[in-house]
Amino acid sequence: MRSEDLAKLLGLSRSTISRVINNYPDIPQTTRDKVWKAIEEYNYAPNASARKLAGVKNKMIALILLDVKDNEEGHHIKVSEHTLIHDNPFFSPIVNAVIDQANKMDHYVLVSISYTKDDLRKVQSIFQQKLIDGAIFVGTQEAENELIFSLIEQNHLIAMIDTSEVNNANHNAIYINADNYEGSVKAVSYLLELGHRSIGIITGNLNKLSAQERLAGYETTLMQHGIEMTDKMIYQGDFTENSGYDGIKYFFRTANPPTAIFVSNDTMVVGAYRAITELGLRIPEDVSIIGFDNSFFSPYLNPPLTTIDISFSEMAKRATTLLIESIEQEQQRGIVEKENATLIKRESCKKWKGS
Amino acid sequence: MRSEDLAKLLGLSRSTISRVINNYPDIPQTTRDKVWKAIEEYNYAPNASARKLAGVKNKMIALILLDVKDNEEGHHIKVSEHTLIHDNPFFSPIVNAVIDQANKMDHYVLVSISYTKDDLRKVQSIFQQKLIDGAIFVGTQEAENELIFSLIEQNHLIAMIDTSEVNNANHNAIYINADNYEGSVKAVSYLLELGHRSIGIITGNLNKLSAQERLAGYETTLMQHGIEMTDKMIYQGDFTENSGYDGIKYFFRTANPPTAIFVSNDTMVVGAYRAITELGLRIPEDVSIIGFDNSFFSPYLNPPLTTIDISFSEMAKRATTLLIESIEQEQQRGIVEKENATLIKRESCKKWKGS
DNA sequence: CTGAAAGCGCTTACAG
DNA sequence: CTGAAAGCGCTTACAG
Repeated sequence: MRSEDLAKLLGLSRSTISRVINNYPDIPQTTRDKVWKAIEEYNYAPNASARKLAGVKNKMIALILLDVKDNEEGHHIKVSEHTLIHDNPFFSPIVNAVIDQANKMDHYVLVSISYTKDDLRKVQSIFQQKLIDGAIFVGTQEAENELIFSLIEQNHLIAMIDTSEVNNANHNAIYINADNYEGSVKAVSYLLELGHRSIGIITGNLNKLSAQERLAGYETTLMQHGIEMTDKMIYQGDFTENSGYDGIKYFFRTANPPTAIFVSNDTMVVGAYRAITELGLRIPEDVSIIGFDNSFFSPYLNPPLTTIDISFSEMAKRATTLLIESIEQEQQRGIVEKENATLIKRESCKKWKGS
Repeated sequence: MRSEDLAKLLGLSRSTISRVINNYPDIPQTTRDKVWKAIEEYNYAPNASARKLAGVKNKMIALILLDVKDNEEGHHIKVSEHTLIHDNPFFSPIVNAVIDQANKMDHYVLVSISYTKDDLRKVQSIFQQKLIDGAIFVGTQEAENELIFSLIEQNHLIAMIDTSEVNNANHNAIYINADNYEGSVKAVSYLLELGHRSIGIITGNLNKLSAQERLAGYETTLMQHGIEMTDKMIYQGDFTENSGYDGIKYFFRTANPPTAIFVSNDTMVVGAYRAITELGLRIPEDVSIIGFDNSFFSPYLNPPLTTIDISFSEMAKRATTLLIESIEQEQQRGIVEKENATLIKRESCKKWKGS
C-alpha cells in the first residue's frame, strides 16, 4: 500500500494524504477524518526511506556502546554470557532507559556495540549514511575523542554519558555525568553519622576523573569534620575486583585498621568481601563497608551492600531527552549536567559505638 | 557528498560509482581502485534511505522485547532501575548477543521494548514502514500471537526466542527455545549423583511450557532411577520470588523434608534462600539447592548457586544468525531448534551421606 | 483548499 | 565496459 493507492481509493491526490499525515493546516476536518479512517483500515504507513529521502527527519537515534580495550583484540561474544555485562554493569540500565525514553518521545533507537578500534569505522558510517538524527555515546575514552569531535564539528547532534573528558564545555554536545563528588560526600558523611572516626578508602584508578572526584569527596568531608587523615587510610585500587581484595588485606595488616571503609566501586567490594571473609571478620559487625555505583549485583551480596546510586538510568533518560529536544529544535548546543547521587542504605554499615 | 559529486570528481558517472560499491563484475580493476580510493578519501557512504528506496536491503533488523503484563498499565521507567532487568534477567544477555552477532554479520539492530498492548501498534508500524528486513521477538505470550502470525503471513521474516507456543512448527518462522527438559534432567541427575534420594521440586507456573518441561524432566529422571515419587515432593510455584519462599516453608513443615530441592528458576531461589535462613538452616549442609536459568545474580547469592545455564546468549546468537541467513537468501522457512542446557556447579549442593 | 510536478540520492535494466 | 534515464515513495513549494 502506497500513498498513491490510498489516494485513488479516496479520490484524492497523494499530496492531500501527505498533508493530513503531516498535520498541515487548512484541511477540512471531514477530509482529515476520511483519510485517517482509511489509513487505519488499510494499515497504511508511509515508507520510512521515502520520507527520509524527501527531507523528513527519521525519528531514529543511535545508542553507541563503547567497550574498546586499547591494544587488545575484540572479545565479542565472550566465554561467559555474563562477562560483558559484568565488565560494564552499567550498560544494561542505560540501554533500557534510552530505549524507553526514546520510545516515549516517539523515536526509534539503533543500538551498536564497538569492541575494537576497527569497529569505530562502522560508527563513522552510521553517520555518513544519514541513518540517524543523532546519537548517544556511552563508555568513551581518550581513544574515541578524535572521532567524536570530528562528528560534532560536522554538526551531528551528540550526547555523551559518563565521559572522562574534563573540560568539555567548549564543545557543542550534550554531556551528562554522575556527580561523583557529591556521592562520595554522601557516603563518607553517612559513615560519620554512624559514629565512625577511622575511615579508610580504596580508590579507583586515579587516571580516571571519576576516581579522582570520589577521592576528593572523601578528603574534603573528613577535613570539614576535623578528622585527621593519614596516607595510611588511602589504598590506591583500580576499580577491579582484585584490587578490592588487596585493599582489605592491606588495611588489616596495619596497626589500627579502620572501622569503616569506603570502597570506590561495587566491583571492588566483591573482592573486599572475599578478603574480609578470609580474615574471619564479619560485615558490618567488625567493619562497615560502603560501595559506589549500586551495581545490579549489590543487593545480592552478603550482606546486601550499602552503596551510592548514581542512577545511570536517570543519566540515560536525561541524555535521551536533551538529545531528542535538540533534534526537534534543530540546534546543536553545549550542555553539561551532573546527575544526583543518592545513598542506598542496605546492611553493610553499622553504628560504631566508640572504642 | 553524493555519488554524483564523487562521480564528477573522478570523471565518471554515478552508475559506475554504484557498480563499484555493489560489486558488479566487468569493471576494470583500475577503475575499482580509483573509486574506492576516492570513497575513502572523501569519506563517502551512500545514503541509506536512497539505497533502500531503490530496492536494496537495509541490513537492519529489529529486536523486539515484549514485557507486556496483561491488564496492567505500562510501567515504563521504573522506580528502581533494577526492576526491569530483574523482572527479566534474561533480556540483557540477549540484547548483547543479538547486537554482537548482527554487527558481525554486517547488520544494524533497532531495539524496541513494548510494555503495553498499545505499544504493539508501534511494532506493527515498524514493519509497515519498511524500516527493517526482519525481526527477532523475545518474551512473547499468548497476547502477541495474533500480531505475530499476521506478520508472518505477510511474509515478514521473523525469529522468536523462548516462545511459549507449543505446536509452532507449522508457521514459517524461526523458533529457538531452551531445552528445558534436558536441563531439568541434568539438574536432577546431578542431585542423584551426589547421593540424594529425597528430592523435592518447586515448579514454575504450570501454564507455561517451560515449567511443564522442567517438571517432566524431574519426574522422568526420578522414575528412571527407581525413586519413588510422592505428590508431597512437588510444590507448585509460579516463578516468583515469593513462591520460592513459600515452597521452602511448605517442605519443612512436612514430616520428612527432602534433602535436596530443585527450584525451577533462580528468581524463586532468592525467596527459597530467605526462607531457609529464617528456618536457621544452612545451604548446602542441611539442604542442597539447585536452580535453573543461571541468572546474572546467581553467582552472587550466598552460597553461590548451582544452576542450569540455558544460555540465552547462545539462543540469541543462533536466532540472529538464522534470521540474517533467511534475509540474505530471501526465503522464509519454518525452523525449530532447541538450545542445550548445561550444569553450572557452584556451592549450593553437597554430597548426601545417607541418613 | 487541493492537484501536478520537481526533487530527495540511489540502483539497475536498457542501450551502445 | 559505461552512460542516460526511469523508478523507488514520499514531501513540498508552486499554481490555481
